[in-house]
Amino acid sequence: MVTLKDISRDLGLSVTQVSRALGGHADVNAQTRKRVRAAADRLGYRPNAVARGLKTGRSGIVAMVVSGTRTPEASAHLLEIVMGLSAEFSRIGLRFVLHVAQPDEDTVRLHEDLFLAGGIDGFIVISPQKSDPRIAALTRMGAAFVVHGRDPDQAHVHVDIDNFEVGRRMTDHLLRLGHRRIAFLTAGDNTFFSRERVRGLKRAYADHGLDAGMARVVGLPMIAPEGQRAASTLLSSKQRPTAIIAGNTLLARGVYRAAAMHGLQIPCDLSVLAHDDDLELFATDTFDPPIGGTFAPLSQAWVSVADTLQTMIEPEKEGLKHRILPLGFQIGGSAKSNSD
Amino acid sequence: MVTLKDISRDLGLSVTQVSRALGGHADVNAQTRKRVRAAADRLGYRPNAVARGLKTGRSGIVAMVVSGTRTPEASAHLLEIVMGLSAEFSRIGLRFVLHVAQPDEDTVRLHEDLFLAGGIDGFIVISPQKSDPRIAALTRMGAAFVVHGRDPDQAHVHVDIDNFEVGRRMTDHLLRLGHRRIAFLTAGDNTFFSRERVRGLKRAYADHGLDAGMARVVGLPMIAPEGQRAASTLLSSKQRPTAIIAGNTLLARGVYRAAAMHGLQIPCDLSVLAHDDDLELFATDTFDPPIGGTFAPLSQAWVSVADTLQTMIEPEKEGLKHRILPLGFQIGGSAKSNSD
DNA sequence: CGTCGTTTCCGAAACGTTTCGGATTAAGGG
DNA sequence: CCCTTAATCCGAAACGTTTCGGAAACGACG
Repeated sequence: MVTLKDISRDLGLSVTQVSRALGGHADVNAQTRKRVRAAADRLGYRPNAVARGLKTGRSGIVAMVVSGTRTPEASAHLLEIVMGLSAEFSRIGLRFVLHVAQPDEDTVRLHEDLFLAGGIDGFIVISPQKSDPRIAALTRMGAAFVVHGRDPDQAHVHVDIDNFEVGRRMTDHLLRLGHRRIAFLTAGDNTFFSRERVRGLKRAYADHGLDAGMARVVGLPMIAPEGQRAASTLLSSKQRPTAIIAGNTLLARGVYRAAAMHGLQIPCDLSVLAHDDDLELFATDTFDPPIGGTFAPLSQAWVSVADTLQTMIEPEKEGLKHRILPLGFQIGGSAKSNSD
Repeated sequence: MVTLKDISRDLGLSVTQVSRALGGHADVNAQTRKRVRAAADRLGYRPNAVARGLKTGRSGIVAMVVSGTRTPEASAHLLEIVMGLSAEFSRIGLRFVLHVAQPDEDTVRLHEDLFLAGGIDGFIVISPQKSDPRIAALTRMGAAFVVHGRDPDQAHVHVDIDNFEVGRRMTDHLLRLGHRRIAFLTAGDNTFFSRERVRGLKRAYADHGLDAGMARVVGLPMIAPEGQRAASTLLSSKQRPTAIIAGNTLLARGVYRAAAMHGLQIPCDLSVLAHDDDLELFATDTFDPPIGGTFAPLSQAWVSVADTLQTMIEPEKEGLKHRILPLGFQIGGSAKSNSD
């Protein structure tokens, strides 16, 4: 391994001056700097990340802990997240440690272990729950971390989309089309994004001077089979909804299947909207008719997340803190005016 | 942060002795060791991984570089690999760095950068190509690494399955059922596993005293649409095969689709076998009729890969080096005797 | 000629750990 | 009572880097 000492010996300079020359400090002669750079190149010098980490307290490594889920469909999101995040961190020169926890492991403990052992500068937290203990632990330890999503019970740096708007805009769109009995398929009440979306739905009803009690909110795991089951139940109920809003495209997939099984045409017999995360890696599934609703590419989130974490880690770098990502709306062909 | 010095001050011992006590060395009094352990617990001491890494030269971090692919179906394998590997490394206490390269990045260079910066003890290489430059680079630098698969042109530690047997057993099974015109869908000739499988196929023909020229070998990207396209071409050819062997279940999926489009019943009009990697995360797709062929759970590979790499990194630990994983065969319901 | 500021350099300490070589003590054997 | 041995302990150096506090050289200025 080539070290600073090797360069200094080669040039007859002190280690200090070599370090400062390569580090771009001011008090080093332009001539010397050039010589040092040349020698470093010639000898094949690479700064040792571990030694630097020991001295500076920063290792350039960030980590994310995920629990090893075994539900296949949720994995689609996870892969998108892992690949997207990793690519982004790699791009900005941070190394990304992925820790997949055993099903029975305590993830809070894992965060502590990773952080207290040193060598991890910051963390990414995804899918925060209400009063998420991971967030509490990281805050307590004074670790740098960015949450994708939000936990309303704790203050933390986050990157998120405007979920209130997600609920409001899709509901508003359907109300304008004359729908009144709208079913809303979303995650459980313990997630902030779900509560926000429901709040948006209620606001839309109120804005139209309507009673939100006409809407049916269903909380469920957001994967296709669950969506199909829930939609099936809804569609065979006496007062069946004329429109269904799905929290993501996996749920929407289930709704489409249920509609087909019930012999209902979309959008003629049933309107469907969904929020679309625009997954890049699993975009193979296309909808017929093409589905409408809000959209916000998940891939964009990682740029913000990585950027934000970097600025938290490197004090000299000033960048964005909290970030709310833009939201789009596509009409699609899955919703139609209702005349009931 | 609590350091050894803090403990030593607290107990009136030397840093040396505290280190040796916690490190489990011999020349420390049983009493003292107990006191040191207690103090460490009481003060909340956590050994600093960076400092230890600087001194010992080992950081406990391993890395894998993958190129950011955009073909959705190949991602299924990738997720399985990433999650499986990461879980296994996490389990044995090594941190796993995932580096997703930009599409235009030089992966050889990335391996060099990661290794020469220090702080990476070893690497995992997957999907080796013929004369893979990554393997050459890692060997040249003297880095520890394990390859999943094999590059026949270079000597390296590997974990693999017996691909010769994969080709031989599936072909043999079909030949016993009376098939003669067998199509073999596999990857390109630049992969060792594919060449081995074809060699196995030829051996099976020879063992039956038959000319392997009756078989059709098709090299293609191993994803469903390609399988469908290739199968479609084969099935509309004049001398259409009576059986098709698919290199993985994705290809088999395509073959099933093509058969359906051609109005062919499996197994009556067409026998199909496939090698099954038993992907855990994307096992949702079931085959009707259930597909037969060889199988070897990919998930098992990671245990071996991680174990092997660990023994290469930690000199005291003795473990397995090369490893050929066991291979199974399931009859399924997708192949039937042929009377042509 | 002494003082001051600027430019360019360097020694030494520090980050937290491991480990080499030796020091101290007590017990046991003659 | 001295010598050897074993059991415990410790100081100091080292890993490669960054950085604090100065030092040397030099010209400018009064």
